[in-house]
Parts: sequence; structure tokens; C-alpha cells
Amino acid sequence: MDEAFVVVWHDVLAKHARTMCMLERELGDKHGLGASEFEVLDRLAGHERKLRLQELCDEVHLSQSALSRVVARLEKAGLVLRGACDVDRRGVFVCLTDDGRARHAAALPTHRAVLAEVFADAPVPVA
Amino acid sequence: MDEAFVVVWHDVLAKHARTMCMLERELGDKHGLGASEFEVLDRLAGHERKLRLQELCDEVHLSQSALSRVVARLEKAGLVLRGACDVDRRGVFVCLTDDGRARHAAALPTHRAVLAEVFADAPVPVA
DNA sequence: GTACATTACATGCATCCGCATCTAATGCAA
DNA sequence: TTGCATTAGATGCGGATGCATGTAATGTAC
Repeated sequence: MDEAFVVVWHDVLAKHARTMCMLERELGDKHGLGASEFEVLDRLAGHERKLRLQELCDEVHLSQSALSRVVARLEKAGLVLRGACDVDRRGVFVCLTDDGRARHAAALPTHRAVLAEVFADAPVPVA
Repeated sequence: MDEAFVVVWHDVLAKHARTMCMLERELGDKHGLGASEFEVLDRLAGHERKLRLQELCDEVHLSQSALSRVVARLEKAGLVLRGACDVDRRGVFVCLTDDGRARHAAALPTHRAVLAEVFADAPVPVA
């Protein structure tokens, strides 16, 4: 049915806009992080080992160029470190600094609180 | 449960990114429209009467300034008309031109096809 | 080895966005 | 009426994004 997709899409659109807006504001005001920046920190915190930029690219919904810049910002802020890759000198490893890990830990509750607020009454959609 | 929200959010994020990317590309290549532009046309096509800019703002997930510019672009492209509002001279009415209605009609199948592809295997989420 | 295609990441560029602000019109109170 | 707050929409500005491209490293064919 054509219309069903449209309804689902509108719902995704609405939830995305609402959540993004809140995340940007809350994370920005309280922790000086953008939504993309937090997302990258969050993925890095989820893995113990260093990640190649390309691996991050698969997990985060950003273009390769956008990710490159987000990581550059995070590095300038002292939250991540970029390191050369031994086996492939084109590659770049990224890992959290202690500051980065701390900042992520501090921002996590804020992030989760926003999700909880938006999705509290949400019907479980996922596959 | 904390983690459930996160999973839902990741799903929303993924679907949004995927759909947006495809919409932007397909609508752009085939009809010279951005996703925001199509969305505005779509809302206008859904109503018979003229719409106040503010009414559009409630339906579209854009800031007021972004909407103002989208409408400006659409007007420059000859797809909509801006008209003064009699009862409140601050207000602005927007309506589709014939070209705008035609362009929307042409782009609709493309739009729906993208949604169908992305949400084809989606479980019915809505409440 | 040389030459060419490909990959990983960085960067120039144009575009679009949201925030803050501006202008003009309206409403409301004294 | 005057004066002030509010509202509708437009716009300046800074920032983030994606696309196309650049650079350097790698792989492959010969």
C-alpha cells in the first residue's frame, strides 16, 4: 500500500527532526558537543580497540568528508587522537583520549534522556 | 529499558539517512528538486486552498527561516506564487502554479518509489 | 621494474540549515 | 490617540554537509 510508506516516512521525519533538534540543543548547551560529534564519540566508546576512519564511516551516517572534518574538530578539541596506520600508511586510526572518554561519559545521560523523552510513547517499530 | 530507545533511534537515524540520500539524488537528478522543496510542494498539493507560510511551517520540519528560503527558491523557479494576505498584511500566502503542480505530479512517483524501496521490509511501526 | 587503476583520507567549493536579528504589521493598554 | 509588546516573515551570518577533486599509498598488469 502506497500510503502506508508515506505515513511511516512522515513519522521517521518527525521523530528525526524532533530528536536532532533536542540533541543539538542539549548536548551543545550542556557539553559543547554537536550531535555528529557525540555520535562519533559514542561509537568510539563502544569499541575498545582503535578504529579506522573507514570503519567509523560505515557506522556513522555521514559522508566520508563530513566524518573527516568531525574527527578533525574532535582532535582539535583534544577528545580524540589520530594515528597513522602501520599496515597501510593511507589509513588513519582514531581513538578516544581520556578527556574524550570523560566527555562522552558526561554527555551520555543527557543523550539518553532526550531519546527517552522522544521515544517514551513510541510504538516499537524496529525489525 | 534504556537500550531499547537507542536501538529505535539508530533505526530512525539509518532510515532517515538512507531515504534522504536517495530522495536527494533521485529527485535532484530526475526532477531538479531537493527533498525540502519536494516536501513543500507535496504539502501544498495536499491542500486545495492557499496556505499561510506559518501553516506550512507547522507541517514541514524546517525552521521558519529555512522555509522562507525554500519558498523563495520555489517562487524563483516558477513553481509557487507568494501572495499578500488581506486580513493580516504581515502574512504571506503560498500556492502552487500550474508548473508547480505539474512538477509535483511528475516527481511523486519517484518519491513514492524511494519510500517503497526503503520501507518495503519495514515492520508496521505506527501506533 | 614501469604504468595505470584503486583506495584512504583531506580539502575547495557551493549549498543549505538554524540562530539571532531586523522590519513591518498587529494587538493591547492607558 | 500614544506607547509598548507580540507576531509574520525576511535576512545576515556562521557553521555543517555533500560532491567533486586532490594527494599519497597500495595493488595489479605487463
